[in-house]
Amino acid sequence: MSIRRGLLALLAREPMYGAQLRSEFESRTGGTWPLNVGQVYTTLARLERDGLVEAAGGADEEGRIDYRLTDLGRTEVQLWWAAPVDRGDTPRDELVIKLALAVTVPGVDVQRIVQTQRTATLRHLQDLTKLKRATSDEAGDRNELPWLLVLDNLVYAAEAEIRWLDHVESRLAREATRAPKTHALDTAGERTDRFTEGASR
Amino acid sequence: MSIRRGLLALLAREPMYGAQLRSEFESRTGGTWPLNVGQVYTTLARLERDGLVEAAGGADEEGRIDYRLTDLGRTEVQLWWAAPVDRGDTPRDELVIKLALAVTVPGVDVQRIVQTQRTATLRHLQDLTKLKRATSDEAGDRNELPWLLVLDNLVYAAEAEIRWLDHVESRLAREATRAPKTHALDTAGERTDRFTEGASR
DNA sequence: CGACACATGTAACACGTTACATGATTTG
DNA sequence: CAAATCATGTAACGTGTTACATGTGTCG
Repeated sequence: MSIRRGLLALLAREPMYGAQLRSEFESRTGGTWPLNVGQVYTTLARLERDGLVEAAGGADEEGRIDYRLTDLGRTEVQLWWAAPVDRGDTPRDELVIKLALAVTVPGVDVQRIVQTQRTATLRHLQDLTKLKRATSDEAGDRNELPWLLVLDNLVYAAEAEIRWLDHVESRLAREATRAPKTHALDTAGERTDRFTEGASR
Repeated sequence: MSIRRGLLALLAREPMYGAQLRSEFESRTGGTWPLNVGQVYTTLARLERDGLVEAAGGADEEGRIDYRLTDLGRTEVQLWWAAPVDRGDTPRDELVIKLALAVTVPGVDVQRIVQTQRTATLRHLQDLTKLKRATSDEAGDRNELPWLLVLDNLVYAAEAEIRWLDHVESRLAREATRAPKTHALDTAGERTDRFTEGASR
């Protein structure tokens, strides 16, 4: 639903044609979530089917077709703004599922998984930090506010993920000493603390 | 892909039949991500189509059909364990998109959106905390480790989200004083700090 | 026996995604 | 003119999701 609602929101600002929707969406999210142009058209078609948008006149001389919200579409957007995103039915997180299941399968070296993931996430976090620095440097006050917000969110999320991984690791270590079951869980030390500060606060 | 991989992981532990897969998946995630039984069967069919699982003998006297991994399936799971989840192509986050787009649409009261969301997320966080307390109380050392890990992750994620919302709010306030454009942005005070500790560390 | 729960399975649909086809405009 | 770019559109497929149909035990 994210694309659908995203396009709706963009059209709430002003009527736009397909390719424009794509570039606006991508520029605001800094290319974090690339959006295939085709996707825009299929989504637009579905929005039109559901009566939320309509073509505002035929193609202009360059073949562009502006779409605008219908009244129904406008209502829909208002509802979206008004209601909080329900974190009760969060989309399934692959990493969480992976670890939750991994700890129940014998013979799986969970510590290793955690460590690998932490390395990857740390690298990701570094990339984000660089990006952030680069972005806030280059332009004084252009319209990259949305992109900065997205970036910050990704940073916070990555930090939270790392904290969680540390937490998992220490809990596993605790578990291991209490019930030494099978495998190579070579004492990994608590490692509870770390990352107590970052870009987070 | 999450369900697909999840079922694969469960089958890596031992062969299982459809309904069992469902209950195992749900118990490990504490019902966070309910899984329709039908989904299990469709996914199983696709896994079989792709040669990752196979039926281990016909239906037993109760009509159950055990499925087990093929060699290919086993390889697939190994690969999954070995490779970190790529946070570079994170699934689109509806809340992030919502705010990123909201700040560019004139006439939208972003502060209000942020506040509403924070309230909702805080409530969610409280629910999680209660759940956590209840869970770790009731059973001494049963097999609810996976569920606890999931819970912790949700807590960390919720906390990160709240921090981000605070951050967004203060940045908006700053932006507003610098370029007083249109609307009612009644000075909301910095509100940068808060939540500097929680269940997080 | 009848109601209920368990278990499998299927049909239909929504959304996301990619690859490809087509036409128009710009530009070297 | 040829190539690149922009813009629209479609066909095909994958996953996720729900609703429904069917059969089979169990238990009051």
